[in-house]
Amino acid sequence: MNIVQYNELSQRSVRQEFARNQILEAARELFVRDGYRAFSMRRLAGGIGCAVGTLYLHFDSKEELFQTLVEQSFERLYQYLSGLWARHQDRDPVVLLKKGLFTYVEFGLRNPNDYHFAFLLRATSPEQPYRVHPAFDIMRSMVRRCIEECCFRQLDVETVAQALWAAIHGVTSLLIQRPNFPWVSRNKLIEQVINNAVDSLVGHAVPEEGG
Amino acid sequence: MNIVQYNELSQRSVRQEFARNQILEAARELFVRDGYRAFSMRRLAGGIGCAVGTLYLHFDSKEELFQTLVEQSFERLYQYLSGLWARHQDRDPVVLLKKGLFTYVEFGLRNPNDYHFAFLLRATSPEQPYRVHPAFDIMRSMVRRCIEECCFRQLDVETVAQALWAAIHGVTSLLIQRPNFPWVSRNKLIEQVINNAVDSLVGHAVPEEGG
Amino acid sequence: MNIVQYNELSQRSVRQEFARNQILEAARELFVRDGYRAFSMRRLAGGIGCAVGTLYLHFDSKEELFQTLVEQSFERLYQYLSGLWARHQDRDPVVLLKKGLFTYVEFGLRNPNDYHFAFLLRATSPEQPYRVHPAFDIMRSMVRRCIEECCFRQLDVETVAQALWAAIHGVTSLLIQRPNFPWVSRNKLIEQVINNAVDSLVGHAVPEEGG
Amino acid sequence: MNIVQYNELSQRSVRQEFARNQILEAARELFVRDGYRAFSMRRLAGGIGCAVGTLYLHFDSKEELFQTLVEQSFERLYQYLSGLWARHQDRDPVVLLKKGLFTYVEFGLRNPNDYHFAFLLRATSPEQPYRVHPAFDIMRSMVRRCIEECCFRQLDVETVAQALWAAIHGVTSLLIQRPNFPWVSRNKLIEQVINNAVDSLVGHAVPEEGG
DNA sequence: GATGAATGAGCTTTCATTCAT
DNA sequence: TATGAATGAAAGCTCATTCAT
Repeated sequence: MNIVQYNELSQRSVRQEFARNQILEAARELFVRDGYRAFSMRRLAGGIGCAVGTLYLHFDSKEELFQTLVEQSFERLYQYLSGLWARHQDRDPVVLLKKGLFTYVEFGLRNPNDYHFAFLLRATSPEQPYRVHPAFDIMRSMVRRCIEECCFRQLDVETVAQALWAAIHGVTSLLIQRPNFPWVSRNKLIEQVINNAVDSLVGHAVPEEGG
Repeated sequence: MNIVQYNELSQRSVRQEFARNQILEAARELFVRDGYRAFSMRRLAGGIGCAVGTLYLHFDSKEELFQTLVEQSFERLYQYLSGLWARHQDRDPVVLLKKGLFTYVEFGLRNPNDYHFAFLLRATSPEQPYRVHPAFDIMRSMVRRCIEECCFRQLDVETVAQALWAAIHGVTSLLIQRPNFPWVSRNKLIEQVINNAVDSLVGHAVPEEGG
Repeated sequence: MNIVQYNELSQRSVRQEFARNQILEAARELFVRDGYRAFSMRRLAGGIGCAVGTLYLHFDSKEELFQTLVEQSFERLYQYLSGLWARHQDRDPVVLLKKGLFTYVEFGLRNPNDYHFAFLLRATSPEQPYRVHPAFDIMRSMVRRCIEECCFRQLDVETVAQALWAAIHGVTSLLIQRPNFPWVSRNKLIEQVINNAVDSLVGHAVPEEGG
Repeated sequence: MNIVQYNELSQRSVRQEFARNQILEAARELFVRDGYRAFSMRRLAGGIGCAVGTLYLHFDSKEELFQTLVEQSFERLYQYLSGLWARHQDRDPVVLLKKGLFTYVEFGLRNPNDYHFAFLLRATSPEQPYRVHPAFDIMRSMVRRCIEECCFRQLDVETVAQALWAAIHGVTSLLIQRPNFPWVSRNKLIEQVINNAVDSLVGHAVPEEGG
């Protein structure tokens, strides 16, 4: 392959990559604004300024376009969390866990579109088994360390991890979806949720709890 | 107005009421199953066995029909909670609060359709100011009692109420929308969320909790 | 039901019947002109002067519209032939058979659109078993009489019936589909085909046939 | 032109020829499978493994590609028949004619794709005059010999030739297009059609024919 | 010679809503 | 009060063809 051919190929693929990203970016906005069903390929094309058919050069269908965005958003969440996990494994487990939970909420509020794709836009169809995402594994690991290193009472790791996820998903999704509710300050609220959830897990003064 | 006329009117309005309720009932099912956009007036009419036009005698538009269902679902949630509040005002405030939180989740899981309309289906358009629903007032009252009667530390009522709501909304919405996630047992999870959230609020030495 | 209601219903159904027939008529023309695939609901609506959606009030889909026309055309062919069969059962069997064959071709040439739907437009998908149409039964009966009453040699009824059908289908379809071929006069050709096919079946003086 | 240039050209044209044939081969299959309209240049390119644009280097349009295949199929039919005609001119004319008719049907059944292009896929648009194909000339010649050598009654050559063609086209097209009809054995049917058609033409013992 | 992204027009179908009856 | 035929707009998607590379 000579250099002219190389440049040709390269330029083409660069342009294609660019177009593809342009589509994804615009689509994310529209999917979040309108929801899956109301989203329209026509409107997307109109917004970008290309023909409808052009979209189908990059994605086989509306569904595939959507799924691509879901994957991308999950991936971003995972990157966001796993960076933290890698950088701070030496910290106090409880501090690290709290930081992890904060980071999760922070990700959602900073990237509400991504959070929509990952958790809010369209539940997986009830038939197919749920694919637990690696992002959840990180949280589970953080919880496990807290319990194994005896910072927490001896509770079931899975139960605690799911309960924590529920709490932070609650605050994240409400803040995103109900921005007009007369919330107290965001930070205060988030702190309260996370502290509430975590503090009662620490080891001393453990009340019995009926199963 | 003589009695014949009255009876006529009365019968008419009874019949009308009946038709209206029949429509609402069928519509709720369809809205939840298909989402707002995919819901179709045609399909609704088909399911009920009436003409499309007939629907428009009772509701001006699809949007109005939807809003009516939202109101209705909020109202049901309110009734569900306020009954509890009225019956058990004399109990220990913390026990009552926990019971209230349980009841909230229970309502959502028993009436997922209503919970969808109240919180999941379509956020109010971000332009209009959020109308805080009386259902939330009940929760706020429960929290206030806990704090005022010194069962809780002296925290901001509003902050605590919102944080508790976030937590239980999280678990409720996840259980409804992700039924295929490999959850630990529902009851265990709900208990964990609620206990986590509440226990850390009590001022000192956590009190025993009845199931 | 009072007379006003009756008239309402009646007028409505008359109008609907009219619209339905108008659609069928226009569709038949277009299907034959363009073929199944090139036929377009849009063009049909345009030709009739109604909205596309209107067509779907009368037929669920393009496919259903097409099938309705197929049924109708088969039915017409059947009526055309069965009348003959009923009226002339007393005739000489061979004469009757020849008349039947002529009538078949005549039907095709007088109603080329119907013949298209019955035999030319779209072969049944190869998967599903072929539904032999009652029209073919009539021909089989005619042949059987010829053989049973010893006007014909003792040949297999089914084989002869199929062979005769093949011959007349050949001439009918060619005359319809290739109108610009320099045919000899239509009548002469049809007579030749039918006489050729039938005459060699009569019982006496059979020439040798090389296999 | 030097030899290098010649070789280059030659190689080029060989390669081009190869590509062209590859396209034609794949296109024939698709046209027959899907019909003219449903056939898609995209799918063709996909199947071959080349770009869409490449097809347009060899053929100006879908229409031209189609017409080329029509020509090719007619040509193949002609070759198939003319070989027979050349090899067996000395035979008994009636035997030769029958063999010719058999061969025609055989060609259709062995090469249904070609038969589709020649006669079934899309009739020539009714406006343009019909170009009688040389293949038909062969049949006419065979018939003429039968009549001129007094094996047949003194009938009009053209009429007889057309009538025979009609009969064998009928059986060929039905067998190809309605494979699921409960046919008697193919060979029996074909023999019956051809014998029926030819036997009644031989000179002696002419039965009366009613109008 | 070959590529494949891009287009504009077209497809079948469904929708919320209206309105004469 | 109730009907349901009709509409205009819009949906997701595919097409034959072009053209800069």
